[in-house]
Amino acid sequence: MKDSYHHGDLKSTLIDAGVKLLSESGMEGLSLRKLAREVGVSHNAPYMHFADKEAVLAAIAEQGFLLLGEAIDAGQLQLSDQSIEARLQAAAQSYVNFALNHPDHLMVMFGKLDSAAYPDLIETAHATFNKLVTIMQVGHQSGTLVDQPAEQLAMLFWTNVHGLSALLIAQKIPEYARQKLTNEAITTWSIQMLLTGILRN
Amino acid sequence: MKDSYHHGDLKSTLIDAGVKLLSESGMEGLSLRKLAREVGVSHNAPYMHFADKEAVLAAIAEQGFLLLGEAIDAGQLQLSDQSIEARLQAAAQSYVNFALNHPDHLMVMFGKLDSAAYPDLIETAHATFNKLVTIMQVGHQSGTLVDQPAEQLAMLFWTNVHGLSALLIAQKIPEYARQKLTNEAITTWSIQMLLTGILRN
DNA sequence: ACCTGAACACCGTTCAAGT
DNA sequence: ACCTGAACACCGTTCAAGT
Repeated sequence: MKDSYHHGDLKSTLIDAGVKLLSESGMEGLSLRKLAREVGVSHNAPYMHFADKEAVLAAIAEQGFLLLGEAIDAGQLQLSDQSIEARLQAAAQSYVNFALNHPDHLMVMFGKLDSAAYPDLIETAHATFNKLVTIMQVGHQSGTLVDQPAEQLAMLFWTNVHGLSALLIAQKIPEYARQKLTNEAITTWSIQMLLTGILRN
Repeated sequence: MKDSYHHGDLKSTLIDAGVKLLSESGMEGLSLRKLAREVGVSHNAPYMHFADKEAVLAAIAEQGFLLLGEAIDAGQLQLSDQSIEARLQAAAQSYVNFALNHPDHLMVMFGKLDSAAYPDLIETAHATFNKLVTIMQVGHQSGTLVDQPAEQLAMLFWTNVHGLSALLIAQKIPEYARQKLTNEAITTWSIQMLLTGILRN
């Protein structure tokens, strides 16, 4: 706050402030001018480091994928057992938990960004995705998973937990469908169904 | 355009214009003032019919759930066979198809709306959800589905197709995970996995 | 190189006024 | 009741100017 001139790392300071603003005031509360004000800098100092607002959002999104990846890793470290079921259940809880704690951040991460224009964002998102692929590969090695490409299984898992997160955030799940289940219980049940299938066998 | 004064149904005219603007210019292109201009009315005539911009978005979202419901119904009418597999595959294709054709509309539908403030929106969304519940109930009657509440199975299906749609729209699925599969093939494969599970049996 | 202030075209919303 | 125009406080972005 003191030397607003030349304070070294305005770029990452702006990103951090953006993440903070996002969790406080939500998506619509995030403006470039407010961001600059927050950091104590003129309203177009950000343009020294970002082409436009979308570029700032892309950087914030990238930060989100990093945090999500860390959350998944943290969950994998405290497993009760090493089975694929336990791994996937832990990863699912990490994902949904992150989503519910940072709904607006998730929105930016999956918003309409010209992703081709932000290679760093793509790379980080893929790195996070790869954590899921790795889990599926472990499942393959132990012979517990169906014989399908690990990448596709990871994608399937991702679509599941992401869709669940989106519906929980948007509160689009009718109460009569929730049956008093907690978010955690719904997540556990969903993964269980994904593992065993919904067809009677 | 002639008698801009008293043209009868400004409310639904605005909603239709909003849906059109959404598919043409995307989310950021949708402003109340532009909407009014498009319809040929003063920039705050919309306030005669809507409390604020969010209320307009809620109405547009509701229209989206109606269209999505119709798309699902249409898909169910041209089934090759009546099995639960065929029904769910058709519903999934309808959903993903709608999502890819109206990505910004879907975003509004699942955006952050104070859903409690828009009971009509909730009701319409639930009505669309109920179409999925009905399909699951049919599955239960034919004894082909696992013994779990139809509402929860519908929710599981919904999270699947919605998550898949979101990831396809955001282009967050790495090419190496797609394996040259078309969107339709990915959808078919995902539902197949959901039906049979990903655990080796 | 890094930052600022003035300026431009837009926005959502409010309000007094018109028919 | 329905619509309008002026006004306010905010945006994102550009540009000439300052250090």
